[in-house]
Amino acid sequence: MTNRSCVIRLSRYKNALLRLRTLNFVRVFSENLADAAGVTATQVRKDFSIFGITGNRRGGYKVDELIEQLNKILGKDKIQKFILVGMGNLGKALVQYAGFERSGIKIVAGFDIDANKWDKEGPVPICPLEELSEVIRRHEIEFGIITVPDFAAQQVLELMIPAGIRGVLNFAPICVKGPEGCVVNNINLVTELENIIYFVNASEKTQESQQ
Amino acid sequence: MTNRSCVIRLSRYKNALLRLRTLNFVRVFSENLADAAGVTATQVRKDFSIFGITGNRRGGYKVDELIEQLNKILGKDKIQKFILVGMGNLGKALVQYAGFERSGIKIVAGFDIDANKWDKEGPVPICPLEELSEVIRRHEIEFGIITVPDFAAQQVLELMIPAGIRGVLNFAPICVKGPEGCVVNNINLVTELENIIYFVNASEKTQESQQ
DNA sequence: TAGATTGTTAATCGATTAACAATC
DNA sequence: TAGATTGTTAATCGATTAACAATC
Repeated sequence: MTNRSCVIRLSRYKNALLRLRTLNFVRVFSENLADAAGVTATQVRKDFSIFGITGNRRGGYKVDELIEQLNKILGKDKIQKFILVGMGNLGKALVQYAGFERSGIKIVAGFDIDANKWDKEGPVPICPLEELSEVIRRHEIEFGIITVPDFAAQQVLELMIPAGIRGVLNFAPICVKGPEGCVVNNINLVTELENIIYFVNASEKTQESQQ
Repeated sequence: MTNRSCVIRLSRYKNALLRLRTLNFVRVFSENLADAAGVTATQVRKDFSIFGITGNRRGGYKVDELIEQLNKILGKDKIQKFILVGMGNLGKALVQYAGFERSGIKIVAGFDIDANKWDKEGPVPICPLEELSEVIRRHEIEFGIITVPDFAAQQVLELMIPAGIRGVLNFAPICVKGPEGCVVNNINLVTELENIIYFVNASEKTQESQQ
């Protein structure tokens, strides 16, 4: 099956392969990718088998071919266009994040209700929220990022969907819900830190009880 | 069992409860929390049972008591101190992110190798990387955030660990590895977007094949 | 009491891992 | 050929869900 974890692993394999290519690796074994992605070699081969990716028994996988196949699966055979709503600290950082452009991800425009944030001259134009729908339609954009405060997040999602957005990454600290057929992933930064705090505390307790 | 997903859900329940409390809710049913967190009522009760949280048959759970218990489990009964390394766009945004302070998470200091980033006068002092170890020890900090470029991430982790850091959230696009007993979670922003792109494309294909 | 909700056990489901035949 | 690695099947493991008794 192709669940979220499996697809996340494919991205990791691809990232590792890009690095190996810069080191002039021509072939790679499942064991190598497993080390780089922090999983087992069996897991790597199983993942590949799900997507019909094959290598050479005894000879591993050719780095170039593997990158090409993973890029195809992950939609990296073309530039993927995003819009972003909410030009707070996080929104500004993401719009400027060089890693996106480098990976074939282009944030076409940012949006905010606050006129002080508008700026059509910069490398990424920041527009009034009223123009959201028009920009999405004009550029035929399917993907969005939400970095507004919690109370505004669901409303923003409901502006995006009818304009044509089909996939959203939401950073507002609330689980927003899209209609059937719309993909929404939520990243809550506080939750991520709480998760780390929990497991550190849990391991402390385990160590104490072992003493 | 207490896996990552389970603890993430606890945070979501807590977030939903904080909202319900501002609406003056006194009691809440597993069904309500399920709706807010996007899971089933059985899942909610199962999660609570794992942590020994009990309610009243017929009467649900008392909001105040539930928040208190979840806060205890998630380590929110005290201020949790973090340091952050890498004052690029993302690092700056996180240091300024108001949601952390609001949730009892305090970033005590930021660090960078670039002298242009140093600033000891701001609300969060930004210090030279050389001072990392000393600051961690002086404030007895256990948690860190990494927002440096990929090539520097593993090195930064290895500076943090001997100074006393036991849990790390890494945003560099590489899976960094800590020693046994050190908790490391990786968030790769590009990977998160690739994941959304994949599932939108996958659902497009499903729809086409159904036509 | 009757009805509704919890708490828990057992069943199901799905993902990971182990084992190993195929084959380069 | 012998040895190493893939690709796949079957077994295991763990998480989610369903069912339902307990009880407020």
